Amino acid sequence: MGRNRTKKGESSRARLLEAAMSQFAEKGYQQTKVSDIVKAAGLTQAAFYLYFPSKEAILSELVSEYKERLSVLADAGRLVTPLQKAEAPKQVKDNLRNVLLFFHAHPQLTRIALFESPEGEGMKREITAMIVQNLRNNQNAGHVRHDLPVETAAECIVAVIEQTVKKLLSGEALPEQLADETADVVSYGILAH
Amino acid sequence: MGRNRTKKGESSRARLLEAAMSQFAEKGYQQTKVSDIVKAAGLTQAAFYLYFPSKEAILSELVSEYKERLSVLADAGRLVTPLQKAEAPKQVKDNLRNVLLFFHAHPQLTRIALFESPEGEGMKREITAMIVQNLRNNQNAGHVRHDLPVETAAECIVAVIEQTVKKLLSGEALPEQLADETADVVSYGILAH
Amino acid sequence: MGRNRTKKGESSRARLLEAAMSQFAEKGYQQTKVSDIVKAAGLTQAAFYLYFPSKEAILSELVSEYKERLSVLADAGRLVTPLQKAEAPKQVKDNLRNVLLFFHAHPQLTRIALFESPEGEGMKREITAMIVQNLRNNQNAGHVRHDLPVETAAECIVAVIEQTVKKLLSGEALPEQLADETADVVSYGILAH
Amino acid sequence: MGRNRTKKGESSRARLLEAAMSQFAEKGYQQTKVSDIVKAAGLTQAAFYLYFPSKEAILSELVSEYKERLSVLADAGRLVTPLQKAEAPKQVKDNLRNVLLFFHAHPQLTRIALFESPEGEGMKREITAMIVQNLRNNQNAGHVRHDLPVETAAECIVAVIEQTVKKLLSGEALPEQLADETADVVSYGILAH
DNA sequence: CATGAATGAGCGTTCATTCAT
DNA sequence: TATGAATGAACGCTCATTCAT
Repeated sequence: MGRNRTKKGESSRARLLEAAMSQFAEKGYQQTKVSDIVKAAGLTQAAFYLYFPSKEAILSELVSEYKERLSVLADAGRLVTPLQKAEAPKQVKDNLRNVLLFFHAHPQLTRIALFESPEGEGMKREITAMIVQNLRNNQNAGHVRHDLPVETAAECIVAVIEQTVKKLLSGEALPEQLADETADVVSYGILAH
Repeated sequence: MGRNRTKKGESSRARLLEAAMSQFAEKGYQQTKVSDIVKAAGLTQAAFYLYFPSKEAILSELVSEYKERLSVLADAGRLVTPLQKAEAPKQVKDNLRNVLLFFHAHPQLTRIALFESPEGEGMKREITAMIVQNLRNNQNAGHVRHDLPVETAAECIVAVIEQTVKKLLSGEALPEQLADETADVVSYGILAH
Repeated sequence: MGRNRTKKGESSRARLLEAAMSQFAEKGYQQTKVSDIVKAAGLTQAAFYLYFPSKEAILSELVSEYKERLSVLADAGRLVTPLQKAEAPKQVKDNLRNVLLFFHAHPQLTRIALFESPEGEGMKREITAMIVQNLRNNQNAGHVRHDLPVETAAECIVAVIEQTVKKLLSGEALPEQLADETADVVSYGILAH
Repeated sequence: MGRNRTKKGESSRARLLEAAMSQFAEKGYQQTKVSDIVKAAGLTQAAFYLYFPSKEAILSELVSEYKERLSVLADAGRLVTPLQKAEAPKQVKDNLRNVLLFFHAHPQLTRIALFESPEGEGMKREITAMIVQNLRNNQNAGHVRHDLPVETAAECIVAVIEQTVKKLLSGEALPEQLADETADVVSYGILAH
């Protein structure tokens, strides 16, 4: 229970968090046994409960940590976007790229926070709401077409992000390329003009 | 073993399949206990193993069944699409609508096959491949823009389908509307021209 | 969960109850492990949960069973006592003897219900209340001295019963003798007149 | 090991004993965790084992301490009682009152020594023996009736004491009153003369 | 003297699966 | 064809105790 005084203890706690992170990301929360985590961390089962009150707790610590980092990004996004008036396509692309780069920097945490945690659904809804807002702003500014069904579009974008994160996690592609291509598709659609 | 000779046996087997289908769809494969299935089917646990060698087996039977039905649709799609030369946007929209309508006709099986089964990933890859093929055809025919990153686009489309299915399953929206709006986004992207 | 259809199942359930009874009586509820019970019953741990939803449940089933049997005795006691007008000392002795004989007939259940169950305290309070009532009746009838502090006396009697039950359980003395002697002490006190 | 040289050590040891005493009394030996004790003492678990080799050891130290104090009382009782020849009822009452007052002065230790320790049974037997001796003496002196079953009577008295201590511990009544009423019941019994 | 870290053994409970009838 | 009974293996978690500093 939050008792990390010495170097050694802090290291153990960190190893547990890291082990949980990679195990949860690899096989999911339910499928990951506490015994898997401690094995990966080189500790005993009892030691786990020295640092976390339950299996659920280590998950939610992982998720909280992630949410904090994400909120910084969100704020940044909110501030920057409305100011720029010109160069809309680049703007959209940049926003999307930023998000994907962030996810790529923490692929495991992203997978856990978004797909393995009970809070995941809520987070996705938040992200969707953020995007809706963003699209509306850009609609008013004339950067986004006026007949776009914004809600649906936002959900599509989140879905695409989800998919992209999964690809990121499996190491099949690099984030820069994914960001560029994905943003391209999202921006212009698939049809010939 | 696994075969059903008499009327009664056939009925029991069918009830088990149906029960498994709705339980898996409702709470997921891992969270569904064999006892849940047999309870819903009005049988005992031992009877379950009269018809299926394992819990996993009933899942994969459900999925196989689904794959077969889906392959029909796929073939249909392959045949129909290249023929039409004009009216590309409508074409895309129709294709997407067809897929969504199929999913909407079997929402539970769709959820199971795509999200709850280990084969799900493979199926999604297959669907992606189908879409890639389709996009390439339409690229050649000039209906799809030539600078589209087809692989990425196909993956985006699948992701959007996934998301749409989830919305369908939760009953939040009707398939017609979803198909229209989603196809719109996918076709034209979000940007003002 | 209450599924005792066949002879064999009923026997297993009964063996579990019996095993729990003697183990709880011997070493107490907390000190008795589910593994002790099933070992004594010749079953596996999983089988236990076929018949009882928890360790606590088997305790409370034991106690409920006991309470029912006891309530019969209580009613009997209430009916008989007030009728007899003469021979008060014999009356008291008989009442006490009846209670002790009942306890002696179910020494393990008595120990469990009174000393090992969370309901035990409540039961003792009930028994005390019964005795208080009885003493008051007999006070009015002139069989019990008027300056007796009835509440305290009732508590003393219950305490004596407790102690006697423990002696009964350890097989140190026979119930008839214990009943006689105990009733004697309770009736007349220790002092020379 | 187990010895306390410095002031600080002595204080820690004492704090542990005190903490164990109140925790054992409050929730029982088994239910008290070593972590509860050290928390109450403001120390760590490792420190506990600096002063006591086991959880059981601190219990038995508590009990030994108690036994010593009790033996003083016992000796006093033995010496005083036979001398007085007259006023028997008062004598009995006084003896009982003394015992209860002693228990009331150390309610927690009493609870532990008598009900929570494995030695408790032995102690009760000792106390019973003391009372038997006392009753016999008073029988010879004519203060106690000759047909009293002394052994049984002694056990009843101990039982009553037990019950009274529990009431004392729960703070439901004052020792003076309890002593008076209890002694009254024990002395004269419940029956009208 | 005291600490933070760590452990071994065990607990109550669950569940997919098998067996005898 | 179907049942009720039973099981083996695991799981999340607890706790008295030990070790290194």
